[in-house]
Amino acid sequence: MYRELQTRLSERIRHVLRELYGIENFCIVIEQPPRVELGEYALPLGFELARKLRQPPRKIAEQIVAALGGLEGFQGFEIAGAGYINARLDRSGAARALIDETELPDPPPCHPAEILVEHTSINPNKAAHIGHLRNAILGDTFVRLLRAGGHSVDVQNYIDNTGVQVADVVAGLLFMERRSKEEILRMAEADARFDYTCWDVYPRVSQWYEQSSENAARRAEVLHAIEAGGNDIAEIAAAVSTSVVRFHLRTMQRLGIEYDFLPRESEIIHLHFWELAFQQLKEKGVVYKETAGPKAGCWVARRPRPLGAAAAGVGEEEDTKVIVRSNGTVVYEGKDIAYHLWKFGLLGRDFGYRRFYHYPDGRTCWMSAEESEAGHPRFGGAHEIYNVIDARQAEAQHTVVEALRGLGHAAAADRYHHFSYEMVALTPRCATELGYPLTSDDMARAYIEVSGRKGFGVKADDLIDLMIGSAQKEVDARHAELAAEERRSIAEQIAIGALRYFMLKFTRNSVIAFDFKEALAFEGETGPYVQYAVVRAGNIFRKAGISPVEALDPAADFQRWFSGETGAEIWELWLAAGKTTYVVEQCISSQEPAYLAKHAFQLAQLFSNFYHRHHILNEADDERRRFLLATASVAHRELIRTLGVLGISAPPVM
RNA sequence: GGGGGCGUAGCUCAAGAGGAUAGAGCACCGGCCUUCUAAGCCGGGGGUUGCAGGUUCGAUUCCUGCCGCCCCUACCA
Repeated sequence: MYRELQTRLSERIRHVLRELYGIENFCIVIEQPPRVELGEYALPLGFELARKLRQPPRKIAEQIVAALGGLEGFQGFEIAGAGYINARLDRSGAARALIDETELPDPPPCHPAEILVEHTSINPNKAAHIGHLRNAILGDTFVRLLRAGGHSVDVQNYIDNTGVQVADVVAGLLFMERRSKEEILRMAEADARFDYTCWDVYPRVSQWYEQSSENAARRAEVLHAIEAGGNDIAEIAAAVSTSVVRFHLRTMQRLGIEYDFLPRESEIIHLHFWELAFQQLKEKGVVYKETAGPKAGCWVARRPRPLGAAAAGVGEEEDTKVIVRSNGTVVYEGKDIAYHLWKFGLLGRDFGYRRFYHYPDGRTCWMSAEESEAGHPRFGGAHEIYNVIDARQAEAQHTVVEALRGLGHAAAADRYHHFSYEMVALTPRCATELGYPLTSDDMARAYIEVSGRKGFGVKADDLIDLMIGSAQKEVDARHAELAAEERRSIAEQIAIGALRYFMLKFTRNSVIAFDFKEALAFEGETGPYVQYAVVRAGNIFRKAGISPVEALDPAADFQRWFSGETGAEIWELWLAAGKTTYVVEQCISSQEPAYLAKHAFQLAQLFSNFYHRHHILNEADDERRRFLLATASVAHRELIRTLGVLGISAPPVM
């Protein structure tokens, strides 16, 4: 509702500017007045045009208001302050428009989809931790936002199954723990917490490497065997990584996160994606062979010079990034270039596809393979891509984008988005609680970085379990009358709501200093606060004996109820409810899901306030009662819709 | 050294593409449960937006310079 009316206003203003001043292509800024009494939209147009037209802002505003006349859906326009034009909505009309807004279903899946989002992408050598949760929750929420915005989206989770991280765990199991191939294969198959087992093995391997040069040599040995394929070590590595990936999928499934496709590095290697990309890179001169200096024998790419460092002149060295090492092996960025050419359909080769995982909702998660299974969909060839990757990898992402540009794929490069976010770290207090010894320097820091290599961090499933347990206690205390199974289900919904909201309430470039106390909070600006508002709204309809939909009469005229101070307060709730689509769009264009979390909270806050002030079921005036019920219904619907996009469901009772 | 990010209430964070009196939550203090669920609501104290300049009608936001913290800057992935 809010978005459509804003568009209408914007178009009308554009028309008026053309008629009045002959101004075209002016960027019309539309804001919101500080208080709703001043109207629903504010235009600082007078200020912006003052210089251009050599007239005082207020005068310009007067001319524009006079030219605007009436506009459907608007009650009128007025000038405020030194030259703002404020627009007032026809509240009753806007309310009817909002009542009519029924939820649009997500677009049906189609492959390949218009947009490709890559997220999660955890090294398959250990259990997921809280940092991975932030990635997956941000990525999944962004996918939901895009789908809510009407886009078709494929979700990919890149599996680096041939890298050193997997090699380290394999070396650890095989050579450090001296386990047999059969034993490791059995563990990968049967160990109920194989991801946790690996979590414990991994940090010990680093120490073991340091004990002797023979130990250290195992890393390269294993790595090479994995890359070569067709040997016992490669078989073990495949079993280990595939098993861990399954654990990751299960962990994420607990949070409602699903994937369409898992492209693996092993296929990028074995299907020779890199060779194709290398050919293109050489032909276009994006990479060249270094003949002298420390990088002699390497194929390198020029690094675009940062804007600031241009004029230095003296002692300038060519700044290059190695793509192929002097021993002929390709660095990670090289494989990534090939992979991203594929994402845009520019490589000239496709993966094979096989079924890997089936979700209860019927969706299939596919995995890359050398040979395709019958009936497979296609992925890649996307129009636009988003990579949910933490901010520390900005440089590597930049290298890939510039390579695409260098290859002449400028349009693709422009549609390549690094969806960057900051890491999740631990507060020193939290680290201490977990039993990690800290130096006094560490204690003074704002946060301590988690490290899988050191085994230092909070495992995702542990956190989820802890949160469910905490919610369970509350549910048990409040609803002893419910069956255990139902209490469990409610506790899960609350825990997931709390966790997802917690990861989304911070803007992307803010480091989250993780703390159990804050993450486990169910009061204040939290997911459960929003869920609670939904539950309370639901109770009203249950007790009133009607459904929320029945409470909405499209023909109703609520004009009289929106006037006065009380009316204005209630109108604020309607207005906020009408902004969901608007906020969704803002989130997409700014790549910032936190705005939607904020919207959910504000809506819940307004509703809680309304709930407290107006006792609906006791309302004697029948017409007013209907109005209040409609208000609760619209709030209820938009809260559920917003939570849905955040990946949070509301339990029936709390 | 170079590149990037950050600095806002005691703490954790907002401020929607420069706008009207800088807002929330937590914590603290004080009120509200025979009412549609108190995981809630109301009230209170709390700020020189790191410092100094500049740009303009107007700056937490843009520019410059300092101070402080963090990340990146591998023939690791």
